[in-house]
Amino acid sequence: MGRHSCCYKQKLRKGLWSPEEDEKLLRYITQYGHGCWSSVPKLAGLQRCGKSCRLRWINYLRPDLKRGTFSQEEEDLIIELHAVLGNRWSQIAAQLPGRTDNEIKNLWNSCLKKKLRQKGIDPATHKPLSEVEHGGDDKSTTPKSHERAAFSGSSNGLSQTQQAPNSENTLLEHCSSSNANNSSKISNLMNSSLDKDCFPNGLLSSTSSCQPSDDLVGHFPLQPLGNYASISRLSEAISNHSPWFGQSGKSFSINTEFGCSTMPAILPHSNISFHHDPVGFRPAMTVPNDNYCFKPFTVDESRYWEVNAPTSSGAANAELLGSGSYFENSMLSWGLENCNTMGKEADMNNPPGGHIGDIKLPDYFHDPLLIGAASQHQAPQSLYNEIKPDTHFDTNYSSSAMWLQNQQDQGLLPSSDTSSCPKNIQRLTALFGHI
DNA sequence: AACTCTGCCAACCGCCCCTAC
DNA sequence: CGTAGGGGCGGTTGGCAGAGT
Repeated sequence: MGRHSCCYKQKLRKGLWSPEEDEKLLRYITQYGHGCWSSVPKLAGLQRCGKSCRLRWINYLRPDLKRGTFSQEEEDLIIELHAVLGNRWSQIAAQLPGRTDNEIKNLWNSCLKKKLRQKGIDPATHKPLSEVEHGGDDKSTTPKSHERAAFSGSSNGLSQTQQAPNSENTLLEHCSSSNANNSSKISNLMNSSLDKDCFPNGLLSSTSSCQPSDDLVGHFPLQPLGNYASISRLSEAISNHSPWFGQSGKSFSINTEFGCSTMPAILPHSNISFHHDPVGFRPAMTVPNDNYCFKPFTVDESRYWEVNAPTSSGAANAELLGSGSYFENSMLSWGLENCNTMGKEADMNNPPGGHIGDIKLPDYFHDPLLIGAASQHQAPQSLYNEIKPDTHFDTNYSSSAMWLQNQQDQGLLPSSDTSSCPKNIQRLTALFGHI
């Protein structure tokens, strides 16, 4: 495999994007969706390759992006997720709406690694540095390519087996008070996939077919006790053989091979709220069986848990049920189903929906961008302004309004059916309003 | 003021998977 | 079944900005 064909072409611009290029791309995608990325630059009038356009959109122009520094809660969540997922930035990013994998990757490499080291924790293994130093070879958190392939989600939603980042005696999560909310957030995300509201009842059937793998022993992250109430719920669901679903709506099974019944014993229930979540897959983990030994230790006044994996049978298996851009996997996709539907002779000055000016209340209800803005007490336009301070977009081409138009045109959203509003509002609020 | 150093981040590169043909 | 193209991911790098000397 070499470079993409588009990259061989000469005369393609590289490097930083100019405001004019940004505007072209933004206008095009808000009007027509990206469709086939390789055709985007041509249709949008850009001297860029499709990959570059895609990257620019995902990392910078997408209107749902949060700008600005990461909150402490976000940082804690990233650390926790990294302990679970390793360097699977896209999957970590999927749990942080508005953040990109690139952003998170950069944060990790520039800040979080340092912070962990200062706390005496090895960022690669999430184990105490002293233990790592004495423990000999330190395996990278980065999976080999085939492991990544096995781990990363596929668009058809089939369950995949995780090669968790750490080798043996995996450090579990630290129990600092600051991450309590994050833990329940992770749990909420996991639980949200179990929310019946997300799935047609008819699809709730029992499946159980995963094969255990001895290669996957001992890679089980344990969140602070008490914050994992939802995991106990997860385990109940597992015990009940509840299927999980990929974005395609196909069910896939959680590995029920192991002693899931032990979970409630170590993870007490508590009352937490569960958000509706249209994204049908989330990281899911099965739990270790009785052969696991949990050992607490303390670093820098934070309590950690270490799990000692059994050597052979009863492997703990963590499954990751999918990956991909949070945005693209959700009902909020910007992409067109079929790039052929795009107007090849796009008239950038005459959007199909005509002039879109003031945003009406129904638009507000349907538009995640606006809801997100409202939740942050921002005027919708301010979000738009945050896309790039030095870029001045034509406000007649409000991306949110265009997005709405686009989604309605594609039948992905109801037109103005107010009866469906509450549910959409609930879901969209869960996505954008409870961050 | 000029230079160097350092950190951050946007973008690129190379690889892999999936799918259509 | 093999191949080519597209999409996506993680690693790496180049350039910019700010701090320090």
